[in-house]
Order: sequence, then structure tokens, then C-alpha cells
Amino acid sequence: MDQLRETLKGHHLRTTTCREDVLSTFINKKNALSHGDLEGVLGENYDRVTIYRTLKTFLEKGIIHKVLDDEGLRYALCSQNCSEEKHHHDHIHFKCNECGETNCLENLHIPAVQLPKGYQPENFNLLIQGICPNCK
Amino acid sequence: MDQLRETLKGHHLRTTTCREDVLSTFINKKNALSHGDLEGVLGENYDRVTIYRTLKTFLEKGIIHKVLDDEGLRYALCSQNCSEEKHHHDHIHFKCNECGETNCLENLHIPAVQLPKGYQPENFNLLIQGICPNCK
DNA sequence: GTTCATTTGCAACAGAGTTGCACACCATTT
DNA sequence: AAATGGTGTGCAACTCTGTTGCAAATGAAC
Repeated sequence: MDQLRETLKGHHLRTTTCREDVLSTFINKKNALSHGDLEGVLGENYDRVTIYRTLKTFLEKGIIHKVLDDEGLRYALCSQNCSEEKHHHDHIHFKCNECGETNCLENLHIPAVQLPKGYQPENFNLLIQGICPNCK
Repeated sequence: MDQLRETLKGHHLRTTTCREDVLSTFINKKNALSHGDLEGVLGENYDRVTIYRTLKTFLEKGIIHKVLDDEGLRYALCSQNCSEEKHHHDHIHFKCNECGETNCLENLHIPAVQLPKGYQPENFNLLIQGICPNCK
């Protein structure tokens, strides 16, 4: 519980129950979550709008990052300590076509790609879809 | 013009003016297009809903595929001849942070990634964001 | 405990995408 | 060329997702 407060403080955020609950939901469920997922869990306690704003704040402060698949937008915890200034974002995400869960594969790096002349890459995002170990 | 009819027929679709126009828009503009983009070009001639349904049909038949970036959903022509049964989708997309355009990099392959045990990949989607040659 | 800035809830709104239904159109048959 | 049947289109209404403005509530610092 204090862990939550620490994290929030570390990112220069006031501790509020909503923020604590959203953060702990991310920590407990390990996979990427959509706004709808969070609303499902916390919707009784907090307003839709508040959850949207919490996500937006977390994004800006570098606590979470966006995860995209063909179904839409989700969010996941940043592994490295991202901050407002510096986001680390060369992610590999694996989406299971069976259970629908999306997870960050933290330890992997995206292999170098030889881009055609003139392209100046800034960040990389690899989405792999398939079957996850749990569904195999 | 006959080219369009051929393509539609090849995917078992009736030729209608809307489908021809949507298809030729994709062929002329080479980058990925959102529903909104198409509505901007063709909205005077066709209903919003019709454009949605055309996109859905094209997706199902394998004429176009989804492209996602942090701003939302777009569509681009399938390079290979995809069909209803078989989509070929190991794509690299490059989104320019300057002009906002997203393009498929057709000729590149995604290098192999060493996945942890138990992960069974089916397809890969790499989104690279940065500056494109035109905006450099 | 008071204070002030920040956060929250509510209501209203905006945009994206969907559904049902009647009419129009395409391709096929005669 | 006209009739036919199945498919596609336009319209209206709706749902879902996300946003904005404002007043009331709350957190942190004094």
C-alpha cells in the first residue's frame, strides 16, 4: 500500500484513492488494460471521467504507456522508471488470439531493421499475435 | 478503371461505384487512410455508413488491412493477394511524426525475434515512428 | 484547523462506429 | 429488353468511447 504512495509521489502526483486503486489494478492484473476493463473493476467506486483522467495523468507522468492492437487501445505499466521527460518505449507486446490478453515482453529487444534511405526512426513498437503459454 | 472491376471481381464482390471509388482512393493516395480521410474525399457522394460498410467488406475479403498507430485506426491495401481465407500480415508501418502519414514498408521483413518458451507467434506487426524522407 | 491548489463527480457534449429497415441497384435469367 | 432475387445503399436512430466546463470535495502544507 505504501508502495503505491511511493510510486505516485515519485512521479509527482498526489495520492488519491482513485489513483491508488487504478495503479494497484495495473499491478495485480499483469496484462494490458483498457479503460473499459478498469471501469469494469472500479466503475462502482469512481466516475468514468475520473478514470479517463487518471489514465491521462498516468500517461503524461510516465507511469503507463499505450498498447495498441487491432481491437483498440490499452495501457500497461512502464517497466523502466519513465518520467514526464523521458519515456522508454521500444516495446514488444504479445497478444493472445485465444484469451485476448496482451502482455509486455519486457526482456526482449526489437532487432534492428534496415530502413530505406531517408527514414529517421524514433521509436519502435512490435505487436506479435499468436497463442500464449497459458492457452497452448 | 477495368483494373478496379477486376480486383473487386477477384475478391467476389459486386462492382458498385462506391466500392470503385474507395478502392481507387486507396490506390491513388499511397498511404494508409482512416474512415475520416475517405469521408473527406467521398463524403459528398456516399453516406458515412456506406463507407464504413465498404471498409468492413474490404477487410473481410482481404483487399485492405488495419493499420494502428497511437492516433487511431487506419487502413491500407494488402500488397499480396490476400483472400477471405488467408491474410498475409507481417507488416512494417512507418508513421511520420511530422506530416502524420503512415505508410507500409513493403519490401522489408521483420527480423526474427526469440520469444520466451511457450509463445506461439502467428503474425507480426511493427510500427516505427519517426521522420519520413519527405519531412526531413 | 485553515487555506489553496488539485482532483472529482456530474451533466452535457462530440465523434466514431453500429443497426434496422425501406428503397435502389447489380447481375442473372428468361 | 424486362422481370427477378439477392445484395448494397441511404436515412434515422442509437450505442460506445472519449472530452470539456463547472461546482463541490479532497489532499498537502502551513
